[in-house]
Amino acid sequence: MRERPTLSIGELSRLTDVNIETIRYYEKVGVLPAPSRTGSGRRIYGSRETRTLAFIRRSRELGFTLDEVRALLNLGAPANATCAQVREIAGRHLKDIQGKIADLTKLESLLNKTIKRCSGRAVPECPVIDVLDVRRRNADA
Amino acid sequence: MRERPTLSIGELSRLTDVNIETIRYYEKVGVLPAPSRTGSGRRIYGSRETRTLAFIRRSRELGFTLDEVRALLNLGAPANATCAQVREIAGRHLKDIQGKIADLTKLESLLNKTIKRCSGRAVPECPVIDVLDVRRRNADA
DNA sequence: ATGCATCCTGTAGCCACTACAGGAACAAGG
DNA sequence: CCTTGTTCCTGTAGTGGCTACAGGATGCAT
Repeated sequence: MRERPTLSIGELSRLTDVNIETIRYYEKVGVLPAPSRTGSGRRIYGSRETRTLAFIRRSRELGFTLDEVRALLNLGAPANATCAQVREIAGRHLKDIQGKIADLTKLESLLNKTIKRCSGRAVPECPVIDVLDVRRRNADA
Repeated sequence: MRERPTLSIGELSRLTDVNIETIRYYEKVGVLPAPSRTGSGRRIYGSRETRTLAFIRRSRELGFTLDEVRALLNLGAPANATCAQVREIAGRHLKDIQGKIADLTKLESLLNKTIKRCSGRAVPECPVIDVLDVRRRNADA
């Protein structure tokens, strides 16, 4: 697993399934540390950066913002953080997600009900438009 | 309801609860038509623009993109669209929403389960970090 | 006349990327 | 050694949907 710790950016990209431009972007915004370079200026990565990048990717998949990822990495790096601190960040994130699910679920049921009433006829009787159009909604109430 | 069809942008903003800058932005990107102006160049809005803006706001609340809003408005404008066309846009949007809900629900359950295993002790045993960290996940499997 | 609210245009910033442009370096084949 | 093709570099601009200025003009009340 660590027999070749000298990867080019393209190899790292294929290995972690993260775009080359995204890797450079992560470096620019300071979430992935700047790696060392070859004589001609090309980036070379080792297993440490590979792990960090994979961590970032996984966190992003779980919907953490880059700010949150930075915080998690800072907790992990000095190895002096407690699980409770990690749990706080993750817990806030969980609340965010639950809020979004609740919002989307409301939208979903409204849209679903509305679309089901759709006739396919001309627009003046379209229930979707009715739901969107404030004038008609006010006339309803 | 139509006794004063000459609103300033500020009045329209308060009436529809849409930011002044957002109203100008909608005009710039062509989702709200450019209104007439006073002699000195100030925008004046009537009841038609008010309805359109309220329609946009409501659509945005339901998560439609501005592109979708444009499409819906174009369907409504010439009054030659069928309910079926509206339903198609809304149906695609509904599928989007359902996909997002499904994704978020998976994340939610993973995060929830993980956080519950959290001890509060030092980071090396933190299950949240474990879930995020690929090295440890691979060691698991 | 003065002061304050409101309006105008135009530009830059937010997030997390993505997509170029224009150039330099590397590896393989002839 | 030369060419060709791939990879890499930096820097800039674009995405969506706004929001936040800067710097100036206008409108209204006193």
